[in-house]
Amino acid sequence: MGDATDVIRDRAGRSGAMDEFQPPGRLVTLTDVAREAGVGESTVSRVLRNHGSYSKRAGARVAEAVARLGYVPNRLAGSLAGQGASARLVGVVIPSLANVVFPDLLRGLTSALDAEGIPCVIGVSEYDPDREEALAAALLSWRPAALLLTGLEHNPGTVALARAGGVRVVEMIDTDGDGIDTVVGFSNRAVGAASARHLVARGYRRIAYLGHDLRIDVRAGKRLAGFEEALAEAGLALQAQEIRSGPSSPASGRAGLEALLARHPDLDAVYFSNDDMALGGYFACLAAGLAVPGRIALFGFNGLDFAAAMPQPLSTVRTPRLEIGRRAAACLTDQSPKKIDLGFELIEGATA
Amino acid sequence: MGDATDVIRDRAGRSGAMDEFQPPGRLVTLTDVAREAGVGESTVSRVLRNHGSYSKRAGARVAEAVARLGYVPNRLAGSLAGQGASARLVGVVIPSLANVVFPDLLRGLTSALDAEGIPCVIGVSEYDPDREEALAAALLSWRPAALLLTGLEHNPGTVALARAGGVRVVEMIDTDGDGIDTVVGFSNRAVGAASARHLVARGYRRIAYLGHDLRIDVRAGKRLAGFEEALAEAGLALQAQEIRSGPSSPASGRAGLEALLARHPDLDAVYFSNDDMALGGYFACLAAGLAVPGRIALFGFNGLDFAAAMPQPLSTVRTPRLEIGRRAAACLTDQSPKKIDLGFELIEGATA
DNA sequence: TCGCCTTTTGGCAGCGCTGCCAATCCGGTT
DNA sequence: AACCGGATTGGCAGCGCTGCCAAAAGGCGA
Repeated sequence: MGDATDVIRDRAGRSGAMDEFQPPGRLVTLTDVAREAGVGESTVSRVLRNHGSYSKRAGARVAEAVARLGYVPNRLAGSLAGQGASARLVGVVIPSLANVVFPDLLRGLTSALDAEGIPCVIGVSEYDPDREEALAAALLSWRPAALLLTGLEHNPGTVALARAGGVRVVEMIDTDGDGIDTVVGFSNRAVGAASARHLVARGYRRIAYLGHDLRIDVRAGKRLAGFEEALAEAGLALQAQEIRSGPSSPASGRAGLEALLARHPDLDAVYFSNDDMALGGYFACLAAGLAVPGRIALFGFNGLDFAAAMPQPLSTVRTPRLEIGRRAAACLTDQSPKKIDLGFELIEGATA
Repeated sequence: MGDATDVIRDRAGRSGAMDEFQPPGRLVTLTDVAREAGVGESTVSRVLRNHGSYSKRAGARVAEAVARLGYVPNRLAGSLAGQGASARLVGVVIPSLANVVFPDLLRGLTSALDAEGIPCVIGVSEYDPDREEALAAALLSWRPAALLLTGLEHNPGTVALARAGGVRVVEMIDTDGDGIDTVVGFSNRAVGAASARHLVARGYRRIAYLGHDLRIDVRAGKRLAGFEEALAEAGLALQAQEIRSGPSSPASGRAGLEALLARHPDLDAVYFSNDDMALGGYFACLAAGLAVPGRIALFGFNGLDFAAAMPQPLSTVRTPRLEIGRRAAACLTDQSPKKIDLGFELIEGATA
């Protein structure tokens, strides 16, 4: 811990001519730059935003002054004064950071938004609609250019806020229902249905579902509904169902499959709420010496990285997570509300 | 795509008495609330922030007016006017969202910050120092209460910005070196050394390293340095080394181990740059029918969820990722700069 | 009832910037 | 030499809020 302290010795240390007194803590303002450059404030503003016309000379002098003073614009002031008074920020509310899906979503978003220099302000709701509402309000108070939510199910209060906020609203991931403004995602019901049809076509009949808490993860519930619907169309029904409390994880998937097989030894296929759970299931089979898919077939959801690297590639559905984020970003400049269904891809794999 | 459009029919729809004309797009301001409540602006401000004294009656009238008008405070204005003019926001620059480590870091951060109602503004540098600098500047322009960076290696410009910004700076994850202000993390060198000692103690001698690009991921480089140092202390040296281009992933780990074993069939242990790579290595062994750890031992890094669920729990090192985020958040209110080493935990597992 | 002290209240300047507008400059015309 | 149009420039109001201050309203003992 020793010399870490004196690192802050010259906190205010700026280089260059600092003749006049600079009260410590007071940051350089645009007015300082104007004085330093010997031009008016508006000129500095025009130069910095490259907006409106100014002479080469003015541009050079301002650039020089900015560098000399180490000026960092204050966007709080800029956004407040600017028209529409909305900030070059987007607010994002996601339910969790523990599930790779949402970081992936953010990844798509930030990659697209970085190009425009727009950062994300994030809020994590932990799958709690009340928290989502509180976060939406908090984020809107920063007057973001847009508010991005996850899924279509929200508190009435959240919807009211989003509508009244006067901002673009994009709901990501789920297209099964009506959105507030723009919706970018895929149909979770269709994913479930496609997964069921795949298993049925492969001849599996004694099929179970293994997932984490559905009341919390509405979209997993929609997949399951689609799955059961498609099973019913084939004259089949779920043989068993294991719902684990807590978030999805390989550990939960492993324990879940062990529990499921103890109760229903005759199952021939299991549909998991996602790849993490499925990986745990795969580990359970390895540990128990059960042949996959000979003895039991496994089917996941999401198409995560590891799925393809498994000794037997996991049968799953790849969801366009990055693409959703990217498209959501693209929608911000766009005007008309719409619903964009990006679809999904069933990966046959080797486990089902 | 059909009926998604008419969802926005009543975009401006606020409930309650809206007698006076409300220019569309103009949001409710504190002045509006004051008028509606029949009190002064300062009173509204005091009530909303519960700061200073006000009567029960004033409190009730303001609360009522806020609800009736659907008022959402404008924090751009609030922060600009408030003392210090710094926003209740923290800026966070992380190198990537593709590696679970960083979402985990954010998770710890947001969980601690949410309690205070402070959101994170994030920037993703993609491991590029220039980008990091640009992001730091962009984030500082929002006048955040603090700037959180990853690691200790930055451009001189980034350091200058951080110093001149007049904000708290916290560098997360790595403690091997000097920080700008506060540092929260663990020693990557020590992790590498502990891993090497573990392998040596278990009797492994023909040890290789398998990782992703070290020039990009400096901290992985530090772990490797510590690893080699500890090997040397035991009179050993790395038998082989495989550096994969691109980010770490199970697929890369699998291909890497296959390549490594093709070149050096006599290896008895492999140290991976992280658990993702190690999982891929494990899959490679499963696919090739190599006994783990009998034929070859595997050692990872991070202690991710799946490591414990594997048929043979992965031998790895658990890093305090959430805790780092939480402590970093705690440091924001704290005053004195310091270096906090949160340590790590070696998980013996069953693969090495 | 009056005076004194505490609580509560409203007015208003100003945070740093942008947008508007009027003033100024510059070069070529007449 | 006076004139004109476009390019360039600076001044200043005001974005919505907070902090400060002085004024108003209560509370209470004498």
